[in-house]
Amino acid sequence: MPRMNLDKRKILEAAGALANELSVKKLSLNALAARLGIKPPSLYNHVESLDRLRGELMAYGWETLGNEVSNALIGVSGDEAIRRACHVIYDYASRNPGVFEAMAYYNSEDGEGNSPADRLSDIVYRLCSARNVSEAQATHVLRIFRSYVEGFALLARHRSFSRDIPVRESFDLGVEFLIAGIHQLENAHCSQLKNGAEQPPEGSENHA
Amino acid sequence: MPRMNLDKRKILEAAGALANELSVKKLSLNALAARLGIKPPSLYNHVESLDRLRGELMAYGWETLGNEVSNALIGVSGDEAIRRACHVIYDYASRNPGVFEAMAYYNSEDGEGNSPADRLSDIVYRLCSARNVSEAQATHVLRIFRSYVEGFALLARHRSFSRDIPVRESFDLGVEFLIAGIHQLENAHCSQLKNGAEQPPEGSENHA
DNA sequence: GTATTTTAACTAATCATATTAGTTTTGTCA
DNA sequence: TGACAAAACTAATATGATTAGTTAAAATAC
Repeated sequence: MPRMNLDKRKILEAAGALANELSVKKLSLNALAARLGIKPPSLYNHVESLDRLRGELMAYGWETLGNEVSNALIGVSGDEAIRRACHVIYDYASRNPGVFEAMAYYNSEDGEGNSPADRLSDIVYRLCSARNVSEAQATHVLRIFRSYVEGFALLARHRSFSRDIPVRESFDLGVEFLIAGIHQLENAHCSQLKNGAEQPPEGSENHA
Repeated sequence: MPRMNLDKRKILEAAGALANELSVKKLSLNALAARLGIKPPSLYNHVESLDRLRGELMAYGWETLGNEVSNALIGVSGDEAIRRACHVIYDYASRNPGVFEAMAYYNSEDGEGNSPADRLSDIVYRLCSARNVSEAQATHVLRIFRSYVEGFALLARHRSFSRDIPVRESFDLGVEFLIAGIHQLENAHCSQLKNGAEQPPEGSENHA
């Protein structure tokens, strides 16, 4: 009968903490209610369903991460902006593995826009438009970065990497590969084609 | 009372088909039993638990994919081998979204080695050793490729990409970026340092 | 070919969890 | 103060995983 002062925020933070401790799939209403000091059915005063809660957790995570990225990018531009954005995302994923898992697993079919993807997208588009990279190619670049960063974070979380070689170094090197890729695109645009081995020689079907 | 002739293979194939149709998280013993024409408890004659089934599905998927990669690489070497391996993995993920999800979600904490990761690893190591790329760097390269390919496949599955620009082209371009990255490593080794913008200028903390 | 043992199906029961219905209490606001 | 809405509760239902105990089919032993 005592009245907890719960709001969406507190609930999502508790859910996020649980997800980080247990993993998303083990996030249950029982556990969440216990953590909040209420009985499971009471959660339905705040949340529509467990599935919906996971969806909101995803949106909450993206929003938080979006803010962190924005903050990290004040006064930074160019390659360095991309580099920092990637690092912030990776760090966030390391600190909040469960929430990040939710962010990766649940797509934003519901209205919740994944704003942070949007922010990362802004950065990449801006960087590309400052160079000689078409908008279509910027879209490719964006997809490539998202795939790499999210994929890496998920694999790292699942301990898919042996530990003897520093994981962080691998991540950073990959980011540099991709940044170099953008430079290639740029050069290919300026001087029609680059010298050297960077252009796919024979068997690459179709790349922008 | 009639006796279905079930074995692990048939069960995993049915489970895989269900996972592909419904997604892994909706793969239930009820649905699986119905598909196999038996009652749910009978499944326990073949499988230890639902969680364990998912684990076996993961291993089964990796094995299947491993074979496909091996077949695709007969008589192919160099960059083209990497390119093909990436494509085979991507195609597999497109054809078997549910199983691939299981492969990405469930880590191989149990004994089941993810052999196909091992096979991809072989390819990358072999390619690197044929060049001037150290083994430590080959490890980085392997992680980077896995992250990119798995990440891309998962995002594509979750429809995280807008549809108006061909997804496949994005994927291929990313592969070329990464292959170019390997070439860079190689060059950096040969002639100590490359000219141009590929080396991170100021703020990149630590990359191999 | 019959008896025995094992295997794989079954039914019935249990447990956990999400969810709904209906009730009570608490805080807010006229 | 008194009515109302929100948020907690208890009790009940549903679904799905899992266990116990049973039976029948197949394989093996004799």
